[in-house]
Amino acid sequence: MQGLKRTHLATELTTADVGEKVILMGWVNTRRDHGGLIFVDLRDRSGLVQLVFSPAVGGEAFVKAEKIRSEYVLAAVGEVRRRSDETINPKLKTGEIEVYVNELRVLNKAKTPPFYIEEDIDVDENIRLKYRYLDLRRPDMQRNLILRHKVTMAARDFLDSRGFLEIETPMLTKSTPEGARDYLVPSRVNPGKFYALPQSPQIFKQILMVAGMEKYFQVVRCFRDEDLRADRQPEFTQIDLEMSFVEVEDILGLMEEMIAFTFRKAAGITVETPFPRFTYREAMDRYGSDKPDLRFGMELKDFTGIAAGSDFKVFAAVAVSGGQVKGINAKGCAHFSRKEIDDLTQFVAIYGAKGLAYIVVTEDGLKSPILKFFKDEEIKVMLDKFEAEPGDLLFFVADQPSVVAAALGALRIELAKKKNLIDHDVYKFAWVVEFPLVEYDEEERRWVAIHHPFTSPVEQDIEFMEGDPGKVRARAYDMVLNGVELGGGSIRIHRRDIQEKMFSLLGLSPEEANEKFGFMLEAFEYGTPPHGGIAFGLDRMIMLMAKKDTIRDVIPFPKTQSATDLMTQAPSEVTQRQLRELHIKLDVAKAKK
RNA sequence: GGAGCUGUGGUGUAGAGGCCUAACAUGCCUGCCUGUCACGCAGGAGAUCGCGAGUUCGAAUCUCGUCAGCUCCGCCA
Repeated sequence: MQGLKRTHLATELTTADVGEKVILMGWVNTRRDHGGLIFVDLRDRSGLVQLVFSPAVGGEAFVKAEKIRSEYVLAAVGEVRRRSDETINPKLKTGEIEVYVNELRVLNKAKTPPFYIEEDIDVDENIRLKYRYLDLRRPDMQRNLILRHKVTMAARDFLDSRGFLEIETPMLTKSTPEGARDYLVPSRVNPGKFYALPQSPQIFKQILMVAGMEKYFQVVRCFRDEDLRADRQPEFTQIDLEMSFVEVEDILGLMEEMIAFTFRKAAGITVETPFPRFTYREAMDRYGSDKPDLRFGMELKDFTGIAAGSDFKVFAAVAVSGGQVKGINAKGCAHFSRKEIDDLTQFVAIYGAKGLAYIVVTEDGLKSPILKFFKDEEIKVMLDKFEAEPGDLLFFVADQPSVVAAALGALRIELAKKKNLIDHDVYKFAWVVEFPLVEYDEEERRWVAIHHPFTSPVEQDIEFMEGDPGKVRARAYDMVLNGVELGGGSIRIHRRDIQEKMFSLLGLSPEEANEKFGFMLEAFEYGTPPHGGIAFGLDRMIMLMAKKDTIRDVIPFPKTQSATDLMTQAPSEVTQRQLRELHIKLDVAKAKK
């Protein structure tokens, strides 16, 4: 920079600076060459300001300006001048002024970028990810990262003010059963042994409670080797916390405060508290989902009773064999074409639904292939329950409860999108509480923890742990925002006998439990306070605040769906020598080219 | 592991058996231009149509395979 020192950021300049001599540094956003006069929009992190090159003001600078191109890095020395009234640009924050440059230094040249550095680009994500450093120059992406910074700062401020300590936990830790697949790291000094990257700091934060830290938090990276989605990356960030001597109510209340504070401070979004609460059962019954989107209605209605006694064999058979028949009223969708209904039938098939029955409600009566199977009074009950009006379209799915919930829950959202029922400017929070403690995994043929193995059962349900585990409710809770699971946690088991009961329910023998979690069980014998906590998906939180459809847009260097980094080309092969040091022999069928 | 969508100059798209020696916009290069801000005007360069087989007299276009990206199901305590 040859001794030059930046005096202002681009958008710091206002009419108050007119006459000031300033030094700006930044990138060439655009250059407009009028032959005898050259305009350059200079971009830095703050935004744009117009530079003017005129032979009358800076002859040498003007000659240099003829040669500059997009994304060149400049240092410009010049004078702030007010623009004449007719040349004011109301679209720019700095549109009332411009900087007449009398000295220009090209700090660096730049190749022509593969895409425009501007607000709304429509470029293949391949290219954006390969040239992520250019993608991140776009104001949109810079805003996302700035927002992310503000959110973590706000959360830290809040938790600090409430007496939480930010404490780090290991990244190289122990692989444990249950939960997601671990990312493994081979140990050089311990041949044949592996560390695991943490899926979450769960065990450590509980141990910190045993250690008497009382209130812990961390903004922490977590790793799960599972398939990716728009809102799932192999490494992601949690705002993780744990507290001693608390009940469910304490945590829910405090977290409502934290979220309200953070949303207001970081994004200017007002969040109303307290949040509505649903039990897991209620959420599944009414919305077919444990993360209900409350921005619109269209709740599910149950017709299992009517179906069981009807002449419609498809429904009746499901109803009497433990299944459910439920429906949804697609308000004002009576005009849907045969094709649209077929498409929706295919849509619910993804979730395992074998069919999608429907009734069209019109001014002239009902139209439906299934009408003939129902008595008039049965139909009346259905219409009443749906509060059906002419113009409505009623859909039904009959299947086992999990399929009905998944299919209709997804259909509800699909219809809302199709009918544009979702207000994208509202933030509808909710708590979902009393999740089941465990569910039966048909594939593994055993009970698995829904939350995690350290989740405390509801006191009065403990008696069912042996006889009827599916009935046991957990002291667990999820925070849901606009149909997205934002965070979840629980009150933990702090007694060794209950923890052992839990392990045994999950099919872990005392020996296995001891091998995998012995240190934790032992720790629990040294005076463990009752404790509980929660963790929030920071990436998802930012995604929702920034109104993005994928967390990739709020992560500086995300991975593709096949878990690769297109910029660094990770993962990559390593040398034989590296493998030898790690005592690893590869068993890869054929190295792909 | 499975289903679907996409892949054509640098970028975004059009072309859907022969009209293609591949079109349009933008970007890029050259020249002109002293008030533009998506500057304008004139000219120019730039693509073996993701890759590989096949069908056909003929393939960007049809078929199969494959690769990559995306969305979803399974999976993700």
